[in-house]
Amino acid sequence: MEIAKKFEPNKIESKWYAQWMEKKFFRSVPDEREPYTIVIPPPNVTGVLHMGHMLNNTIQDVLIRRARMLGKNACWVPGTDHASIATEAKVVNKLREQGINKSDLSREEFLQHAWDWTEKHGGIILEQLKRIGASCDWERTRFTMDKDYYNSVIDVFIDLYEKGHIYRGVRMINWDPEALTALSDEEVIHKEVNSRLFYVRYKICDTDDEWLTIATTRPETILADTGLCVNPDDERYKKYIGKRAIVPIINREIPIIADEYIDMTFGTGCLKVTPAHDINDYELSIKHKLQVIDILNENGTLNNQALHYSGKDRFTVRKEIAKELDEQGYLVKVEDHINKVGFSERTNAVIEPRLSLQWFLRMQQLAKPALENVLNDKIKFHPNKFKNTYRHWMENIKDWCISRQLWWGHRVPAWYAPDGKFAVAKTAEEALQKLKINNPNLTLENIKQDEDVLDTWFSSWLWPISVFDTQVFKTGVPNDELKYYYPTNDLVTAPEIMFFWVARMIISGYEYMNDLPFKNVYYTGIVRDKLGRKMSKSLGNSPDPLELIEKYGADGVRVGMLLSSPAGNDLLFDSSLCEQGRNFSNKVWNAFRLIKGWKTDEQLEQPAACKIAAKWFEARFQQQLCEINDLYEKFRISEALMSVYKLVWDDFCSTYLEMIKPGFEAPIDTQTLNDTITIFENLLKLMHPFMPFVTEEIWHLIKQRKDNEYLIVATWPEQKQINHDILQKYNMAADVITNVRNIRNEKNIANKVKLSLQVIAPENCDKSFDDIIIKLCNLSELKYTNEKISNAYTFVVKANEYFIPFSKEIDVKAEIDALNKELEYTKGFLASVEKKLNNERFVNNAPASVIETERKKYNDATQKIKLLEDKLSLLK
RNA sequence: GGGAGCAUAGCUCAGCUGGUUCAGAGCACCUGCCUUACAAGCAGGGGGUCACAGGUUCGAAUCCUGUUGCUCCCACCA
Repeated sequence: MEIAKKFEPNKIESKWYAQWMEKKFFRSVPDEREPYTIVIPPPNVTGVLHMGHMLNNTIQDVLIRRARMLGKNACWVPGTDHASIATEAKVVNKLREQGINKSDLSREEFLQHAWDWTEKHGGIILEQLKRIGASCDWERTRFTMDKDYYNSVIDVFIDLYEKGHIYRGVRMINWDPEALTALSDEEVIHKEVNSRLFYVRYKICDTDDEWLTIATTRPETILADTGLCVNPDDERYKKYIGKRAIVPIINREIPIIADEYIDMTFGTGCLKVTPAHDINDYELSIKHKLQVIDILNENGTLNNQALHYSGKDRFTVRKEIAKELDEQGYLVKVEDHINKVGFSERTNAVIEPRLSLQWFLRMQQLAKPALENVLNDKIKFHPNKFKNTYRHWMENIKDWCISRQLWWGHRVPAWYAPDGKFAVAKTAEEALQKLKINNPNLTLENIKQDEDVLDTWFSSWLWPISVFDTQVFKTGVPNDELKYYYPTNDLVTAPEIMFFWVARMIISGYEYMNDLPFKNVYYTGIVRDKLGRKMSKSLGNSPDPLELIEKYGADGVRVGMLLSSPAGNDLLFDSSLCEQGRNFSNKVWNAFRLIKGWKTDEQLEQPAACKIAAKWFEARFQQQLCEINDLYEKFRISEALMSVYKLVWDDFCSTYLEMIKPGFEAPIDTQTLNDTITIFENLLKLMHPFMPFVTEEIWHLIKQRKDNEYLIVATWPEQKQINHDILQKYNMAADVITNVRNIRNEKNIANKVKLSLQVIAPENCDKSFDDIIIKLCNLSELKYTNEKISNAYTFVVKANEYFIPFSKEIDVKAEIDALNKELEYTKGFLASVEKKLNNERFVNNAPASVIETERKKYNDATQKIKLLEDKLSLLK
């Protein structure tokens, strides 16, 4: 059978994925083995795969595949998130395109549309994950709106309410005027914008012509002013404190108060207080008992308290009122000004601080164990630097606004009686029972459920628990699954959601399991383009992962993604990385082709060169295996990959295979072939987590396999003693080989010309690699001698002096120049070593081992100088 | 405004508690090769005052201080 000259990934990827599925290699059920568990960060149910997912899930797959090979019961739980606000926004848009307004629909009708949408688009992303080879246990796929998951979220709400952690209250919250919902602080992104600072003067009551000038970026809120505030120490304004002023246009009389909060140096040092539309002003109003006047509607237009501006959008009013103020002589001046404005993470609308009645979760108490157990490293962050960020947030944690004025999500389980009293309960009936205590005449018809749903993260914070057991929040007794898989091992996610998600999972983990949800958190970086720009739809700089897979193969893309992405560092993605990954797949493929092409000859004895080659490679393999295992432990995944890459490409292909390769069409001995296949199998194991498809393919082609003998479930190579002695001997041989090749290159001697290499060496010098040297240098002989040869190219390795006699006249001058150059360098080196050794303080202070190596350097250099000088005199 | 981090070859990065793993890797680049597994390849090679300035030390890329330039996170300056 002809084996393709180039590896063709598209032909085999779906085949192996289907077989892995069919054989249930991804399936995990509790057994006596040690579990290794990862829960996927659930992507938005209607999302599509982007490069960030690609990176994140490749890393998870690498970890889970290695764990599987280490003999652990590897369980990777997939699933999706209902993504309340994002999905609802998509559905609203979709309906709008069809000419349907959300407000024209009942809640039930809207939810039906949302479910239709979810069923149509949901899970696409999970199918895409299969293309990259993600070995999730698909039978465990969860959705945060699955019925039992839904119920578990409600149970948690009720439980936390009953424990007194959840309360309902009027607070200043972040209002998204487009999505018409409250947002948590984390969902607001502050951006710097160019705006204008308006200086407006307010007349002071009972004066003829005395004014106070304030500076504001939001003149439209003047209509809601209920006070002016100055710093009590401000000499300019002391005399006005306690007096009253008149708000322009609306002509309201308001008090002039004093508070230390005021920065005397900003603007005019005088602040207009607008309690309903600014969080600080709100605080001031409570402290100084000021009136609160709200002039905004939910959608950002002004309400009927806003005189002739009512019904107009706040940004329109900003322009118009500035004009009116100017015309009426209130506007003193306008300055350009840069300030920060909050935008909605989802809709990008400008956030309005708004007073409203919302549900909150008290965080301070709950956060304690979650902070403590990260600080003491029970939960480890990789890289470690994120501990600081985490700590800062957790130490200053604020209450979490968990209600959203949306329909798509988990509905707040609270029911209201007509008198405003409410009860939190699982069902209307239970709520009614509770409400009846105070109001026995109530019926189900009288009570109404809260219209709001819960923040998306209020469901996903239960993810590591709920994917295994949705009852535990109620029963308090974990089922067998949860007992077995919890705590999970590693979480792989982006630092952006450390507060949204990671911190809160840790909090809920301690609250409900009294234990950590995972032991390690690996933070990936952001995937950027090669100019360092974040990948985004609007820039159009984000490649389609599936197209990349088409072009480079899943293995190529996986390797490309991982080659340059250390934990926590942004990945500057360029498709040339995938090219490198593809080339690597191809390299491995061709190594396989070479080995597969060999014919054996039973009669052949194993040549000495092959024997030593196998021995050397085993040592080298063990050395690298040790390093690779260590790198995995430290979550240095890209370095582990690079280590595998070099072991395969340089040590195996370029060195080992060249050492043992029989001549053209010559047979190989059985022993060497078997050794080589074993070696190759072990390498396939190390490569498999990174490039599962090509390795599985080769695994089955290189050798006849039994029914369930798949690479995906093969055993990770065992760590054995490293033979350092042979490695050292090889290094010296390698040095010789490089020198000979170098001479070939420099002197333009073709590879096929056999050379004679003669050596003057000490009696006890190592000869075990001589056959290898002969082969890799294409020598006619490697001869030990006592006589220096004059017409020869020469070099020195350690105490050995090498000669390549050459029949033609050699360029003596060039040789002398080269020797002189080396001599000079060595003498300089010797001088620096001597200087150290002659320094009494160095000899007295440095540790013995350091001095020892310096002595050795000294001896080696002296010896080398002597050899070089000998050779020079010979040439002259 | 507060906090954290980074600066090493053209690019992306490694370099642990100072000392032959000290100036490294991969890619890119240059020079030779269509050598019979692979040109998606092979064999070689050239690239760096380790951001700048001081200090500690026998010895600093590594520790300390300052300067400059980036990045991220948090925060209500109207």
